[in-house]
Amino acid sequence: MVARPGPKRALSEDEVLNAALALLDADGPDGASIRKIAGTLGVSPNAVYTYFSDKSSIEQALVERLLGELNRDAVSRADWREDLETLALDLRRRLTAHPGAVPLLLGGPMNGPEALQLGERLLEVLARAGLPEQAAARASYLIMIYVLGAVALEVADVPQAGALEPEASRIAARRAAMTQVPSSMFPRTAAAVDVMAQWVGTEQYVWGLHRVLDGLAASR
Amino acid sequence: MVARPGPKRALSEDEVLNAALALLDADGPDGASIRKIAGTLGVSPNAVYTYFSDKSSIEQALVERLLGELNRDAVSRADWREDLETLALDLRRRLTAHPGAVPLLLGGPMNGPEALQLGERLLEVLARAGLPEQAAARASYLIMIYVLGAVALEVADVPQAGALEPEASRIAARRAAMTQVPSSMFPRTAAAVDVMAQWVGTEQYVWGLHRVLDGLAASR
DNA sequence: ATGAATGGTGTACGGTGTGCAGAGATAAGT
DNA sequence: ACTTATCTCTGCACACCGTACACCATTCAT
Repeated sequence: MVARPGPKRALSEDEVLNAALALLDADGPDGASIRKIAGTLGVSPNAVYTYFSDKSSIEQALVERLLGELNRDAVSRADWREDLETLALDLRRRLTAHPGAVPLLLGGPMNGPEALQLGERLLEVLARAGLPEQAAARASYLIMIYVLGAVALEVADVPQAGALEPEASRIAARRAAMTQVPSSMFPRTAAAVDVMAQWVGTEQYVWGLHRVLDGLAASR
Repeated sequence: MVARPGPKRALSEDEVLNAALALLDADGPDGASIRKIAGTLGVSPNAVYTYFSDKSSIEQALVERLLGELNRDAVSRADWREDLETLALDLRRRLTAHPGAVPLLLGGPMNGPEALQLGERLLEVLARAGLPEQAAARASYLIMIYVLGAVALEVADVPQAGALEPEASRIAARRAAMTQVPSSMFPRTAAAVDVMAQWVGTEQYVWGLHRVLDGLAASR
């Protein structure tokens, strides 16, 4: 860290990211504008460009930070399925805590250091599961697709901005909405309303993950 | 259709959607602005509001239309796994043909008539596969998660707007980028670069789908 | 002390969605 | 045929957005 000329910085990259995340949580996916970030930090909009070159780099950094927090708790037990389930549940919990940030994850390639670290962890667990290298590489992508896809659909199911309501409330709202589907046009859907209302629940999430892991285990 | 007072409409909802889709294809996810749509239709921006109440309803209608085209091709009643594979490949082909429209699918709940129709079709095939009602309802969601998640990640992997390059080019670009990964920090990733470059390919897509279907078949 | 590099501000440009007022066209009611 | 209600489309305006540019104040190396 070499001292540079110029005034001391009044803020830090982290403070910018904190403000951005808080705004995403409060106002939804489009809530973290440069101007609002600057406003909550008590600074002029262009001051933000001192810390990040443009808005997309703020979003990338935010994604990396969220993945970094995940990577910091690396719990490795014996059973590979248990490990993957823990990891998947952890990722879902952290992402649904910030629904406004989820679109950022799917807005660009997963090629940052923390994303790579997450991939590396997956490969490690899958190798321990006995999958050969090629199958492990493919399996890790399948798992990422499942986790990110499930979270994306879960978040997309809620129209309004702000924090997600408790699971039970969201399921109840889904059930109420789905009872309106006409059984004459969609008989199977109408008959399965109770199950489909629970699509956004933890139980369905784990069930789907288990089906994926079953499919992977069978391919060994 | 009762005749109403007022001048004849110069356009139709469909023309608006055509213009929007063309702009999404040309300029990426944010390319379909109200002003650009109006511009390509040779009309003032606010004229668009005659056909759709706001921008989000244009996006919803566009999603519905894409799903509607998919639903118009009925699945051949063969083996259920074959049917699902055909459906999944069809959906992927249609969505990757319009990468700019993919974020719209994940931007709101899948509750339109065509989305329900797609769900109904999935339930039908899964019932034919021998899954009881509850399992079929859960399985249909798992399949949607897989298909939409895979397409979302595939599209997100390409940074620039416009049509997707051929699969081989995208894989080659991924391989070139991934060979930069330091094997000291990410040994397993670096060792699996060749496989991971092909994550965005049809073969991986089918492989993942087969793992999902294997997991579903085992749960019967 | 001076020059160079940096942080932050203010202004400005082109873009966005969309609310509002009004002009012209059309059909229904008389 | 005339009025009236209703609809389409335009033009203007507002409040935002990301960010490029010029400028000043601060700080360090020399």
